[in-house]
Amino acid sequence: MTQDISTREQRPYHHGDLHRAIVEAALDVLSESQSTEFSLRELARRAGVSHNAPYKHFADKRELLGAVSAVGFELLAERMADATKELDSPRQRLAAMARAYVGGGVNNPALYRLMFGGYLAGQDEGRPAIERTAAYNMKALIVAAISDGALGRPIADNEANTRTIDGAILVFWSQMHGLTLLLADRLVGPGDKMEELTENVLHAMLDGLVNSIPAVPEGVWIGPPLAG
Amino acid sequence: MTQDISTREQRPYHHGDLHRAIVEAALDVLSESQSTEFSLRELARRAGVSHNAPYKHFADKRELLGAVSAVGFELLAERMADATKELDSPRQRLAAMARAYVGGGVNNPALYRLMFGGYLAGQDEGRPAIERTAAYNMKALIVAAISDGALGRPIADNEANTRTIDGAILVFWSQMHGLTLLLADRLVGPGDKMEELTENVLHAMLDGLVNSIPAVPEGVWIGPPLAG
DNA sequence: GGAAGATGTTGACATTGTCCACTTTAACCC
DNA sequence: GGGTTAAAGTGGACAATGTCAACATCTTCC
Repeated sequence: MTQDISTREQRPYHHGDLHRAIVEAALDVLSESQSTEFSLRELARRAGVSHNAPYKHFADKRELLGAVSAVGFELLAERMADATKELDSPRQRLAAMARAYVGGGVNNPALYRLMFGGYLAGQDEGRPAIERTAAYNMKALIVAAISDGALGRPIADNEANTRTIDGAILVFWSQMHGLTLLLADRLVGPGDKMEELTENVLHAMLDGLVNSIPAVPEGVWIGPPLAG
Repeated sequence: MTQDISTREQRPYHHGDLHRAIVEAALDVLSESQSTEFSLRELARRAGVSHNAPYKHFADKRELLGAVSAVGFELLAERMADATKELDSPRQRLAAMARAYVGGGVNNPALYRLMFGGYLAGQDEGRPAIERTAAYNMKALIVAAISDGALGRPIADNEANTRTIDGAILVFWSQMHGLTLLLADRLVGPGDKMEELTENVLHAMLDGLVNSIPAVPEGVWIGPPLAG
């Protein structure tokens, strides 16, 4: 304690939790500007540190964005979990997750694109473990709803049904993914009809799956990040 | 003519068609690097002009990317038109277009993202007219297939059916858009199962639409760029 | 209490998008 | 045809950025 309490207005040499501060600043700037083209230096400025301090916590701008993406996954997983709480009907749960998914994406398209939009598509293993966990949790919720009968009949979550369940998830996910991006990018609108459109598309898709599920061929993986 | 014919190996002061050359270079670099983060200056180098010459043809990097996107739309529209040629069955035509769409996106994800990925999402009117035309042509092909009975029964392309047809297109487009991006970003794989997966998802979706089409509410637009 | 490592800082460098002033060429008008 | 004008290309400048290297300061832990 070399600092005088009354005079220590300037923060100490060490920030305390720069890692978190930088990620939060990045999340803020990303959400405001809806672009990943902000500068590391601005984040440093916002955190009140020198332009090079972030490099002690992230090798790269890429790595930083990976961390931001991971936070996005955690937020989304939480949203989806919250949405299904207190819902008994498995179909209702599945629908609620879809709404949370689409809503999250539309609410922050830039973050959504960062998470799913192949910025890190090539280098797969660079993504933080937290992200995988969040993705795993999301998938588990969906599988549970399906196995509980969300698609008209219970489908036990066992080896024999894997390809069927994965097929259902693929249809579900790609439909919602596409809808989210069309809405987020304003390729479909207007904005105040989004909920209604989501409801329409969602239930048409679920009804289709109730009718028949196209099983996925052997050897197909759904994810990462939705890796199980 | 101050130039000696035998000595004029260095190109003339004026390039001749720099506009096209730059766009083509951009398309090349984009396709190779799968990223929009190339530099205008490199394009200039490739075209053999000074770093500032491109600015006589494009106000901005944004504007250049807009032109590249427009080319992408033309290519895609052409692909889709080719795919339906010589196909009688309307359902076959719709399926063929879907395959062309997904295939195009998976083949060049960066271009696809540039076209549909909201890089120019905010500023809508900056997009070249050519792009709108191409998008319009694509939509017309789809509408024709649907009206010819691709979804089990003919649905005349008239005022009374607009919302139904738009509803079908929304389901169709969002499903294929989502699938394309999941495949392109390797969120689903492996790569050599793409055709099979596409076929599965596609026909499940079409069957669903045959069964029932969720009409779109009043006032909804599909596009731009799929503006009608 | 001192060494080692983590965290921050300053300075430097090549690269980039974009502005400006200038030059060269082609097109057009009388 | 000769001269004006506008289009197309050039070179230089500037601030900003990602990233590297060398140095400073604080913490931790034997």
